[in-house]
Amino acid sequence: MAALKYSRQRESIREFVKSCHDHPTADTVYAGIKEEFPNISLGTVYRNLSLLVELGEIAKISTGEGPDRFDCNTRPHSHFICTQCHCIKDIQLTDMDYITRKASENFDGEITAHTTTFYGICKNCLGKKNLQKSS
Amino acid sequence: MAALKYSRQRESIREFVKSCHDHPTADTVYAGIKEEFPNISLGTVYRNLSLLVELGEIAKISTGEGPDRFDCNTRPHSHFICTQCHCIKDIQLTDMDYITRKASENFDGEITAHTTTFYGICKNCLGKKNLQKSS
DNA sequence: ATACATGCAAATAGTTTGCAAGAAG
DNA sequence: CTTCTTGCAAACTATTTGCATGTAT
Repeated sequence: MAALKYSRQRESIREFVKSCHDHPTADTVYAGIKEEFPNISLGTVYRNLSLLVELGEIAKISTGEGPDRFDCNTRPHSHFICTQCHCIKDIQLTDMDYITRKASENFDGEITAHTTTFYGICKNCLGKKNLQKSS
Repeated sequence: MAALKYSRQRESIREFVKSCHDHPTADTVYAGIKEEFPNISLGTVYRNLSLLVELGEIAKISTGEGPDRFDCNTRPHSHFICTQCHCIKDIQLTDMDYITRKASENFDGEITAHTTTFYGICKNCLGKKNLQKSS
């Protein structure tokens, strides 16, 4: 693996994602960084995002619908995706390991990890729904 | 929603996926159907696959890596993806609901579903690994 | 006859890559 | 001065869509 060299763009991308708590897409990062580096290219953003993921500094979330998202939180946790507004929230599962152990019971192979994604309606959208009903 | 009309291509695609227990991609389905309908187009395959998903006859699996896959099993269950050979196996979780209930405890919003994907090494790849070690 | 389905090709979305020029060590 | 990084554009993968023609009802 090639030696890393400092770059102001990469530093800016790292800072942006690490301070961003709403799981931005590559495009969102691109737009954000553009304010500081108007000439930055989307390719550079993608290159650095995957680099940071490899380094374990940020995480990539594949939603299976639309573009991938990036997460400043690299500790094991789950995600909730609102089926209405498509926002993504973190969910801290208490028993991440329990699930893996349970699944291993009737499976021929070695399970090392799992990702759980929840779907439903977020607090915000629930509020709007009730508002409509009562009006 | 438009009324459905019979088509031999759709029937063939449905049969193919329903008899296929290894989670084929659209391309795999395309290749399979091509034997019976050499002129079928990929567009038709995609159109019918999403139609069948809408009808609830098959399910779509987004792996987050590579193309989507299709599943003849529409009952709630989880998937295991081998990080080595990328095969996908079904896993029957005993407590699908327990996980949802547990996650709901500390979450502001309504959770209606979840998908859990496990990662690790499949039985087959484990075998190959041990073979290498002992040789 | 009408409406849905097909094959084909072009379009799209998201992401990756090759390359010449620029910056870091 | 060598190696890594950038910006740009072109390429690529997976999927969707417009349209003229074909097929089911």
